[in-house]
Amino acid sequence: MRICSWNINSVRLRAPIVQDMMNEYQPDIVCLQETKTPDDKFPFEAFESLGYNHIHISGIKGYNGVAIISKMPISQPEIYSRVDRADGRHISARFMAEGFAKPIEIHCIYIPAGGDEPDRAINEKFAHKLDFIAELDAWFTHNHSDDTAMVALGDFNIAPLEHDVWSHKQLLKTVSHTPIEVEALTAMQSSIDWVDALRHFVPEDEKCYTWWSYRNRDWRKSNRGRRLDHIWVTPDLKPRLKSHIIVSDARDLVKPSDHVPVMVDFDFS
DNA sequence: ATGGTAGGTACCCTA
Repeated sequence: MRICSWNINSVRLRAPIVQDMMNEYQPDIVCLQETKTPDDKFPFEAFESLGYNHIHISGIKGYNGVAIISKMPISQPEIYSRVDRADGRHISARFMAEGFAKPIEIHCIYIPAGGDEPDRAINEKFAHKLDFIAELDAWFTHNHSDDTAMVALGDFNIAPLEHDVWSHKQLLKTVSHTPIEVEALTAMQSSIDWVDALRHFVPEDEKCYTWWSYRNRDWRKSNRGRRLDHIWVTPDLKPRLKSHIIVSDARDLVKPSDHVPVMVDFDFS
């Protein structure tokens, strides 16, 4: 079974490249962030026409927005208001995988970017980011159960490890790689022993990126990337992790997203 | 130290 996460930066503009990705990689579930589309304008047909008939979304006008797009039936769709905002950043749904006894609950998450200044006292956006993570941490700690496996994925807007950025030293004061937010994300990860599935496959001393800024003339040449997109799984799924794909070539498409698709394959046989 | 690009929206926000 293959699960994919992609910050698509407008699903209406880029539905065709999502379709191309679906045709090429055949993921069973695709989770999108930054759909930037109200629910009544979501391009359902584009995905239903490819057999993705089970879609759960939470969109708002202009920014944010998340989607879970599945070939398999999903149940218990949930939409969460985090930090008292109904702003399209966190949804979940459950599905059953053949060969795996427990239901799997998948959480599609778009953590706030956090603005420019890494100081909660003077930057409300950074405070929002930290509050969002703390609330998520508490929610998962309180709600996880051995009866249900979980996958938490999406654009976390944090590159936690030294080799998740092109220059650890030069980015220590840049939001997405500052110690305070890395610490918050690491605390959340350790609360219920989330397994970082991409780093399960990519050694920690190896550079690994999923995002390259639009503000570089030649993203491949400068290669100033960051690993902002993550797929985490609960420990019961760790033995089922089979392989991963980071579709870096998607950064070279015409009118690309600044993020590329990340995928994990599970073996439930 | 600075500014570079992109999308959506409505003349400016977020990333």
